[in-house]
Amino acid sequence: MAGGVQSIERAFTILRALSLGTAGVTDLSERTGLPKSTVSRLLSSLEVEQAVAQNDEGSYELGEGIGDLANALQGGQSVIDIARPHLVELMELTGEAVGFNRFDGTSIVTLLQVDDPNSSVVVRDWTGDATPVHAVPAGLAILAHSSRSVQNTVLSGELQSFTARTMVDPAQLRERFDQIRSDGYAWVFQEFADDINSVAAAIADRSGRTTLAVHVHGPSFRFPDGLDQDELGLKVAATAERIEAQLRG
Amino acid sequence: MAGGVQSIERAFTILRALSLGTAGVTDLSERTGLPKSTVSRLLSSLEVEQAVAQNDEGSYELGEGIGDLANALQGGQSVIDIARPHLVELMELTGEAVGFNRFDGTSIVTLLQVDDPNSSVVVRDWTGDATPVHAVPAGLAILAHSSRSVQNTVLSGELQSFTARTMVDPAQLRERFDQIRSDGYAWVFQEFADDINSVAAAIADRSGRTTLAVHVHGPSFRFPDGLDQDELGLKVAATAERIEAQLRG
DNA sequence: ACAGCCAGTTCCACAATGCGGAACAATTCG
DNA sequence: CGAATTGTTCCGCATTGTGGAACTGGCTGT
Repeated sequence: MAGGVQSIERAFTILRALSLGTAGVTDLSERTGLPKSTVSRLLSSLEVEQAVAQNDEGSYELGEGIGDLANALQGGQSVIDIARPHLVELMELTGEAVGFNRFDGTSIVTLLQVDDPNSSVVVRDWTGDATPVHAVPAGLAILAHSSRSVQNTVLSGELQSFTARTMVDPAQLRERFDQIRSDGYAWVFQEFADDINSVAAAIADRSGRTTLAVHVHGPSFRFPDGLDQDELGLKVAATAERIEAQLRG
Repeated sequence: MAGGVQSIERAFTILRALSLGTAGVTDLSERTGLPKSTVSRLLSSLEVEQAVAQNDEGSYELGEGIGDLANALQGGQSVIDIARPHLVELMELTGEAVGFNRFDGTSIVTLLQVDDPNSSVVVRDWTGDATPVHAVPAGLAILAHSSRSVQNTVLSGELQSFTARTMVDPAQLRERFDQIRSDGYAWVFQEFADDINSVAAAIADRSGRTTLAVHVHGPSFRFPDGLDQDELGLKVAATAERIEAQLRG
């Protein structure tokens, strides 16, 4: 392939320029030969990706997102690999399927799902799929441990109802975050789908930001019947803590 | 601005997916929801930027370029800020203008030029400009300390003559690299421009790769007359070593 | 040896997305 | 207050990025 994707080339030209020090739009424009408006637009996109950050004077510098990526580069072992044995253990403990999730700023993506091999009726495989952050316990648990601005961003958007039980009122959700932080886990009953119940606990990633979560879910007709909800919640939270400790290294 | 640059968003989606572990094109396609051909094309561009690398099995993982960017993020102080006092000192020592350069894989970019305030006839300001790697001493010094594959990449391209003295023969240049490594510096006399002479020494950056250089240059009619070329070369090399030591932290 | 499968790559018509000049908004300084 | 400077936004347009399909190469099973 002769030429690459120009936008990506330009983005990295800007990132490399910023790796030499804080710079403003005009300075970057002169140094890269790109028009000011192009630089500003690219920086705006890079900021959404957290690859750059704008300081108080309006200048730009590299952002945490680069450090996050580099942490993975240096770590060697993937986050999924680390989480997997813990998920298997939790699955065996509960007899239900277990999931590992990541918040990408917009939705919850299931990175890994470990199903109970003894169950014949199971919740379908969600690996790789996105679910709404406000309607699944992984999302709620992560939001509960996120900064005010992350919460505000999510709660200021349109929150869709998936069932009659989906909670979409921002004030109610904020109170719910308080409860989740106090409990250490989040339960969701038929809020995303009428036939799914689930409990999750949040995990801070290597950079210290809470973007991951582990959950247990099952069909509403049998889960969580016969299990103590508090006790199960605490087991999920304990699993989350073990994963988190191992991520920290 | 409502929507960002889609290509950049997609590129970072892929980078974040890879931060969770090595993955192939098909896997990434499923996980990101992007068509295989799009993923492949974006990966190709990211590879040129060294943000990803392809392993022997054809799968992709994060590349060194991310670590390079992160090094700057963690360092806090910019490379230019570190180099500046050393450049000023070298300028005062020599009475000529001094430059600090970076090799971006294709050409040499002058990041900073410190002029002698007492000179009335000076070489113009090259800050932010690109010069041909094979015709300026900074380029030659960096290439001399670069891997065989970097040298091959440059020497296999078309090497342009700028003056009657520009060296463009790859075999001759390879011998010259040997001499430069032995000397510790590189002199260029009227090879890029008939009225400029210059001497440079290479600097390894924080990641250990030799991508930087410091040079002294002046108008051919007076530089380097009256100065011992070996002695000046060694002074430039000493400045390079001091910058390098400080970069290493 | 051959066919099928699977993975990553390349091609190309097309339209969507990115572009850049110009206007805008905010801040600072004389 | 006006000018200069900086970063941001707008919008017509065409270039760039797209994605389906074909291609290429390697592996496996018959």
